Amino acid sequence: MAASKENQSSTATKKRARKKGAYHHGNLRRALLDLALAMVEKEGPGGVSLRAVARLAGVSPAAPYRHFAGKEGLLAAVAVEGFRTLESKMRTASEGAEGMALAEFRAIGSAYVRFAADNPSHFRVMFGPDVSDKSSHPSLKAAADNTSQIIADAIAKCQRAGLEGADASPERLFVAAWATFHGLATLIVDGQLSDMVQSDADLEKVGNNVTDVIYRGLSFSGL
Amino acid sequence: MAASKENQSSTATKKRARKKGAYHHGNLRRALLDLALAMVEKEGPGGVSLRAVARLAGVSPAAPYRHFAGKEGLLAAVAVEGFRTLESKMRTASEGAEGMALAEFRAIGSAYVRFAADNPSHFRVMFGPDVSDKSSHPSLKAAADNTSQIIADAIAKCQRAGLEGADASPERLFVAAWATFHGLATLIVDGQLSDMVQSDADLEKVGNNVTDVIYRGLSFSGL
DNA sequence: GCGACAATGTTAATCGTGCTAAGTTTGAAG
DNA sequence: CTTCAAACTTAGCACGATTAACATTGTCGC
Repeated sequence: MAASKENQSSTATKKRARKKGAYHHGNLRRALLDLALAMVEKEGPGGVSLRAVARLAGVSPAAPYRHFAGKEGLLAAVAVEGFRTLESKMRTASEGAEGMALAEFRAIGSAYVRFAADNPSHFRVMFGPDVSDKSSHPSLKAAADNTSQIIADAIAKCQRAGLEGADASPERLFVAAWATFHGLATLIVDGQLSDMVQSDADLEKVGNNVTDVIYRGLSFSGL
Repeated sequence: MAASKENQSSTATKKRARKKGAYHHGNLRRALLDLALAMVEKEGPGGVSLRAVARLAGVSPAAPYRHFAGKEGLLAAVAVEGFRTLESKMRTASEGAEGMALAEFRAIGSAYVRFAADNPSHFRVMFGPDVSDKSSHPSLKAAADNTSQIIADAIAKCQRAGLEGADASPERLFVAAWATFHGLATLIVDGQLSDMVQSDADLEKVGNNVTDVIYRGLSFSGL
């Protein structure tokens, strides 16, 4: 009844639309999304309430239900945006190091970890249990797949370049690499490495260290 | 007012105590802990409510506040129990493979990942944001440190056995290893690998794969 | 233009929750 | 047996999620 409207970010609210303030509110969906994102980063994933977001947007508590399937729907949309952003950052990083396999690998891992460290709550919404049933949000799964695919592509490229164990299954290498990036990101986000990683420099150092370790592991994993 | 009572699991509620049902309820603290744990696993981390736990225990909604510092205090205690269990399982696994460095490393990683896969919600409480300020729960940090120390110890042992890069900082190896184990565990718990990992056999396979990759990476990381 | 309709919001109400204040019961100690 | 403190209870406040029923307003066919 009030779901199944996912994409169409800030292009048009429906058909023509998009002029002055327009409509009742204008483009509530977009506004709610932005406010929710801001609130997530400010108060943590658990600190968001649909009512508060509605309040900030200047609408009634029930209004968001016309645009999202409840709180979880909103958070799912926030998560999708997160994956888009992360994907974009990883792609940019990858392109910046084009050609050199290790450098590209490092750049991707670094971008992944840095995104998590910079937007911890957003990262948590993307992977955590706030959106419990991920499979019921197709666009979420798609966005997540697109993102992880970048890692897989990078590994495939490395293999083609002969830098990786040629006989190793790309999938196995992919899982190992993703797990490592994701693990570091998660540990940092959850404050589990707060003793070790404080400054940006620490982050870079630890990130490169871990990336190098896993890269070497991949290179010899022709088991 | 209602905090700073952490340990003393099921030994004695206060001084003598522990006989029949004893006291008002008996040992409410323990009962609440057990019920909360069961509820966490059944409903997910967000699905627990203090009131519901109290209800199951047959006490009033305010009763738990005599034993825990609110909901977060309860969950912190649940998390501590989780770390104790995980530590125990890792230690057992490690001892079962005594002597052989790779085998021990594999066993530890496998235990870590299996615990997460078997108790996903518990795992999330241990690392997630349900307990926001981990540093305000000393016993939590202690339990977490004890657990990760097992990984560090295993690596140190490997280094002493000459199987690892002798010039590499143990701390760097430790972070890389932990990140990898933790990343795989987290991806599984969050259902991000549900396409790949379904059966227990899959879990074992992926776990060993990842463990082997990181192990090899560690062995050559004398950067 | 002008109804009909669907999209968009609003109000009001229900229900569950975390937490606190103010008693009440009960075990234990003097 | 009196006293005290720990362990619970009742009552109540402030929220928040969600829904049903009602109101408004663009848009479209004519």
